[in-house]
Amino acid sequence: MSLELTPVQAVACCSPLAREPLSLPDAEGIAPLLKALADPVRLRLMSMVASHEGGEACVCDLNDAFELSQPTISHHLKILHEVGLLDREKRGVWVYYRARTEALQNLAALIGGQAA
Amino acid sequence: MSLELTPVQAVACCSPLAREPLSLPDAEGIAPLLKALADPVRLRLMSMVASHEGGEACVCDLNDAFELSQPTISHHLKILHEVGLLDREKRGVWVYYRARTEALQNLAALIGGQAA
DNA sequence: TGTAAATATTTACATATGTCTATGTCTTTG
DNA sequence: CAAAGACATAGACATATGTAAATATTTACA
Repeated sequence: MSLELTPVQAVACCSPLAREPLSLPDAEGIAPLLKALADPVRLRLMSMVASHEGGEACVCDLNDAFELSQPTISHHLKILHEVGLLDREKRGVWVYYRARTEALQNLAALIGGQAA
Repeated sequence: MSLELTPVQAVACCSPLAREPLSLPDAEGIAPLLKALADPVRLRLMSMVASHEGGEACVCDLNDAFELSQPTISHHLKILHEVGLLDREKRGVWVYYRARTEALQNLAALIGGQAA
């Protein structure tokens, strides 16, 4: 167990952007989460997993949805997993990723939350 | 008038991530917005402007809040302005940036919106 | 008009990022 | 146990990014 918070945990700690100035440590904790989402391929991957039935999808399905190499998709999934936006579970030969929707909601609350 | 949508306009066009898979064009339109926010300095700048009274702030105040060079802050403000997250207005010698809160809310709705 | 102040632009550079090819690991099954 | 399939990791490379120094632009005012 690390004492460091994952970006997903960090995002729950702050009041909305428009409410009070974000501190440097908070900003440094949250930026990686946004960075993970700030790529067209990862945005689509996240959306595909989150909108898939059960909120999870197999890598085998995701690979076929892009004209990118399998290692590239694996790389992007790893980034989303590392910041805590996707959970990972291996079942037999296949790997399933599951969207952490509460993380998305925390992030949304931070970005769009009312000022007061 | 350009036929291209700014990222801020693009974000209003899509249903939430968890509702249906984001198309490639939509993802390419939205990613720049997230990219603009996905930096600790720009996150803080955005938060400082948005939480400032009147939703706007003078560059002179923002410069002092960071231990970064003036051109660097100017560069970050430009990025936030270009994607449409900040409006820019010059008054005399000073330049004021204003947060487009409806853009932040659209983005939040896209990220955290309910699946159905 | 000329000088100072506020902000932007240009240029340069070290580091980060997205992608691919090649290879490794793990699981199933013949 | 060997071979095949699913996914991850390592290494390499071109491009993008964050930053600063130097310079330009714009505005106010003496």
